[in-house]
Amino acid sequence: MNIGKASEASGVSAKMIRYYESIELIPEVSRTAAGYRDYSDKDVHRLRFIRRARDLGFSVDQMSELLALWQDRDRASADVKRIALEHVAELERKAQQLMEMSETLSHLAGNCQGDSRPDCPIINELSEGWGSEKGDETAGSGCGSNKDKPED
Amino acid sequence: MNIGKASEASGVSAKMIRYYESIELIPEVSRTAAGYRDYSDKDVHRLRFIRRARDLGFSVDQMSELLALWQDRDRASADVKRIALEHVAELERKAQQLMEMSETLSHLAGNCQGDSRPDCPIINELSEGWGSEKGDETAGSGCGSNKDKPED
DNA sequence: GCTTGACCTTCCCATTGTGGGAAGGTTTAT
DNA sequence: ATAAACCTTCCCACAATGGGAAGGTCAAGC
Repeated sequence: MNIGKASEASGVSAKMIRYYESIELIPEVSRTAAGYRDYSDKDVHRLRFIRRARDLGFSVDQMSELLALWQDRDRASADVKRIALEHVAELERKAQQLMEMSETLSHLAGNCQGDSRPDCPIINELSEGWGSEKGDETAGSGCGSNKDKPED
Repeated sequence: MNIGKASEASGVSAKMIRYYESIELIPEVSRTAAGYRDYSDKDVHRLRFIRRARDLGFSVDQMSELLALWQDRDRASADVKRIALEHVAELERKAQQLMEMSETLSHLAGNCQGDSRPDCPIINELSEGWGSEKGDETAGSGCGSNKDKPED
């Protein structure tokens, strides 16, 4: 099976298949006389494993570990579980971060009239800021529209 | 004020300040006779604005829009609000994605013994998968440990 | 057989935002 | 004067992905 078919069958783009080969996430496959890569069902199975791992947000390094465990008939499921739970923690940490940003910002937007006037608590916060490390401004919410404008 | 002081005062690394200048997010500042960049308080204020926007996850393009609005004394707060709310939607979308991954994975991990035996529902799912587009396997949860091992 | 289009190959470039580091000039403090 | 600490530019790297060019190959139709 050539790379196009393998791509279709696995859901991994041909570009990425070549890339995964180049970084040695997957082994080099055999070639036809003309130099075309030739994929077996087993190769495709591995690519699908990879696609699913990527869909779960695993990095290439983690996938490399998972692939090794997959092929290790003597693996301890504890090893797989550890990788998975570390990744869960990372995913939650990132999601948490995004949601904190989102909440801060939608709170600010909630206080913004969103009309044709320039006064805007979002801009004011960006300009005066919560706890700049210099901390010498501690502006409440002056809302003086352009009172802080960099007189440009 | 040289770039080191401006960096310290703004919380933006010197490297990033030069980068922001190179992509024209910020204007070129004046130079000393020796060619050192020289930052005014106004420049530092702008850098702090940028740092806060970045802390809220805004992209360089969005920051560029926000900076323009900041300097526009005739801005409509609606414009700021629109950018903010679009960004909130994006943040929520990403957070949602991460949480979906996290939930799928912690569900799988919850069913994994995590002991020294090889049998592992996480590996099984990666190997057999929910709804591979070929859809010819639809494996429930055979859990045959190495029944799908690529006989390597 | 020959042409055409769809495929394959490798190689290079771009992305986003950030940092590392080298080679060389400057400032500052001892 | 000398050394440390800074600045300058330039290049490289990351992670994961795609775009595209230049050239070879395969399959189908005439």
